[in-house]
Amino acid sequence: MSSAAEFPGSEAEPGNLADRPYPGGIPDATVARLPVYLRALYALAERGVTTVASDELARSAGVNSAKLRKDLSHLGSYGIRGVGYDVEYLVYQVSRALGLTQRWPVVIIGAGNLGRALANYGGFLNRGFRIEAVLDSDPSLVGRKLGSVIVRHVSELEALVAEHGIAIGVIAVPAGAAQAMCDRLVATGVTSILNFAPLVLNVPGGVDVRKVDLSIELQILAFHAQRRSTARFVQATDRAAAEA
Amino acid sequence: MSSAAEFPGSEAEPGNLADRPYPGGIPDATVARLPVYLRALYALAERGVTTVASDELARSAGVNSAKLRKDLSHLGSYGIRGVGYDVEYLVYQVSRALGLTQRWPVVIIGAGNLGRALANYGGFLNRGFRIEAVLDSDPSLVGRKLGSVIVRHVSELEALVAEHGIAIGVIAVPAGAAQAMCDRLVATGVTSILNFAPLVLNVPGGVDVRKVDLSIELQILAFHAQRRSTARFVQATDRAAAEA
DNA sequence: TTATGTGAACTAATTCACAGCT
DNA sequence: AGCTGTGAATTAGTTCACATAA
Repeated sequence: MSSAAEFPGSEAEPGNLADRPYPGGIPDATVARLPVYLRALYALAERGVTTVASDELARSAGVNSAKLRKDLSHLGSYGIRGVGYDVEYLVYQVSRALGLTQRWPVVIIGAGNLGRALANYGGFLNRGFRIEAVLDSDPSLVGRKLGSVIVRHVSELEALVAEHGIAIGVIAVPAGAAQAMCDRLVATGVTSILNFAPLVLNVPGGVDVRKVDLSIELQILAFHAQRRSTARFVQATDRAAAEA
Repeated sequence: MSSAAEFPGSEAEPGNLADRPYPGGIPDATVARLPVYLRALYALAERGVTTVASDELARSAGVNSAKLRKDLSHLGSYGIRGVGYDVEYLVYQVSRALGLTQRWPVVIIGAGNLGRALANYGGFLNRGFRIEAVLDSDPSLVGRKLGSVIVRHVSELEALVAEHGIAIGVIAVPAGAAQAMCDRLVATGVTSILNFAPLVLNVPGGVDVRKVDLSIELQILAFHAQRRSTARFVQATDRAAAEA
């Protein structure tokens, strides 16, 4: 359970167990970027880099360095002035902040293309998450092997959640079935849900739902693409008007 | 090209073509929510609802009504005081703001599970986007039918972009191949890219890249789940301390 | 009445710029 | 000499609360 103590290089923080981690809390915007930093750090570590300055880390994460430093400062003071950050140590600190020093048992509901993509999405799911089960209502999919698990029938949901102490449910079913699956997850005590179905789920307070929508980002791209072409059009029109 | 004029119910705005749409620009946070409103509006329209108040639309989009009204106010004044919004008209106005009154030709690179999930993601991709091609480097996938298109070999990328005037590229290949595909898209003139590969793409200025990361949201969930269990732990510790 | 649209107040996030540590 | 960590300044986003219009 407690893991900070034995990690190499983790200087024992003052040992009062009741100390709140990250007093004052970490801003949402920062939390949303920590996974990006973590990925960049893993990439650096794999290249054998042991120390990195905020400039370089910021560049490989696609943010500016002031923002990176401010973000990291919410976790603590883990850099060395004049030098930079120790990559391995920072990996640990960011992982710890995100709650990834433990591995979260996950159930994926839906073994369609998306569920399959998720089950095979090795890289980062493997660090911090363990896919305990993939479920589907289609009997012809039950028994097939996805990644490292066998597809089970969705009727086993409640039993599997209890058996594996599942904390996070991923909904990768069509919109029509999503709310019902969500209700069942909530009823069995799951309080963290990642929703890929294109609808807003209704949940009681205390349940944390996040969504990933494959089409929203595309629509935002369309907005900017349109803006670019409108701008060109307006420029051209203005030029024409100026000449007239 | 111009489509506003013939849409039923669209009161001719003052007809100066050079008028910038949405003067002052629409805030990013608003743009990011418009697709959610649009989806909620479509759902209402399908249920036969013709008029909706900000309270109800906000509820089905999962935001509060003040935010919804402020967001919509950036597009114009399309509600009726004392009544609400005309659903069909608002669908049109939001679509127009997002640039979805035209259909954007899209190429999907990668016909793995994710590419397949995208190609079959009927619902919203069909409104505003047309998948012109799905490409893969694996010859055993070439020729297979995905959704309504046949998988082509990735060597045809440049030709297909030119032929169909493709404006948006979707990268659904493993991380190792993503930057190379991105470079080829950029070289052929694509300026809007949606990246599903877990890395930060390098692009020249003027190219708009957005990313969808299947694991970042999961990591954010883990953060909050951890916070909840830490809070419980601290509570319990405090209680124990108080009793001692 | 009733529900929109919006200034004003507030809160969050970003960026600047530099003091302070190694 | 160089890079972190952070107050202060700025900018963006949210929420309030009510005048205004149908």
